[in-house]
Amino acid sequence: MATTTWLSASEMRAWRNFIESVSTMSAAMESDLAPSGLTLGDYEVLVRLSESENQRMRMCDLATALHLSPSGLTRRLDGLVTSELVARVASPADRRVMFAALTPAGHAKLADAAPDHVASVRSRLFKGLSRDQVHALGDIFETVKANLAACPE
Amino acid sequence: MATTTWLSASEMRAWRNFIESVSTMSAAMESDLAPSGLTLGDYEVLVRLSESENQRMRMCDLATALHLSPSGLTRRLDGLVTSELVARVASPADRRVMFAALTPAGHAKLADAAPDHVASVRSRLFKGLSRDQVHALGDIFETVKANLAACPE
DNA sequence: GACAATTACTTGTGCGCGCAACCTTTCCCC
DNA sequence: GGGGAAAGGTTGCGCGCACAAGTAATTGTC
Repeated sequence: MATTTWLSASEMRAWRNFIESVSTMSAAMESDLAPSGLTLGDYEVLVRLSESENQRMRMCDLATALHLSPSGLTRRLDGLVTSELVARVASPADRRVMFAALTPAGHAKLADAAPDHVASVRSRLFKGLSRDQVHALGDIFETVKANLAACPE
Repeated sequence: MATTTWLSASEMRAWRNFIESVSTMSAAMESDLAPSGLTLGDYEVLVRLSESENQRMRMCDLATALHLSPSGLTRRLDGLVTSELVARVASPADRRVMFAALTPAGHAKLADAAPDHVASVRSRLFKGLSRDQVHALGDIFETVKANLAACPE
């Protein structure tokens, strides 16, 4: 292997600020959301379901969307089902598949929690950023996302 | 409560790309690092210690630096100690405190893993970004970090 | 039409982490 | 200097997650 290309000063600064921000931010948002009785993961489930046709998704599609393993999703749903925010519905067409379906209570819980969560995102991420910076952020992570999707996995 | 201020289209795009990128990126970096036998958390411990005076830190300072609970750090160190990459050293000055000290093997392991990890950061985050974008990224997360530090926590 | 291969999901197991409880040592203050 | 408060670490416990193995249903192939 040839000599290593270390990070430039500008890259190092970006990397450090980024890493530090991400870990702090996720913890802050988690606790911002806590009063609603939801975890960030639960919230994401409800959001995905609410955006889906008939407010339901197949387990495996949901797992992929959430970057969760099948077993992880099963356990996560266990909690949401006992809270009655989500119901398991067997598919009539394919008896292997289970749908996760948003219940009315789940919809209500999401509607209740969403404004606070949006406020949380605003205050934890966007606060203090200019319009241009928000736009740049979108561009940067569009590139990053595409790059990650393209790379050897 | 007044009406909720939802995210603008630009904010929504930035938020979605950001969230998606972060989760994918951390998984990718974790597996990039796996061949070295280290986890990202282990790596961070070694980095912190290597940057510290005498290659050692007090447990509580290290826990704070890594955003880890005291118990979490204790367990994490357990692994590194049995791998002999880090040693626990009692402080002569204050018998409550334990130092986590980088061993020569730990230093060697870090030197071995660092180039690959730097390459990973380059390829997962910076690849495809212009010089200006890297700079903007540093600015943005400097603001975010400061904002997070200032907020009610 | 029957038997492999695949797909969908659940359960067993282990790991990493946080919280609460605990012990020891040090600090503070009267 | 003696007693309460605080600080530093470790252990018990539970939760969330991934991996591997298991079950059930569907698809493909001869």
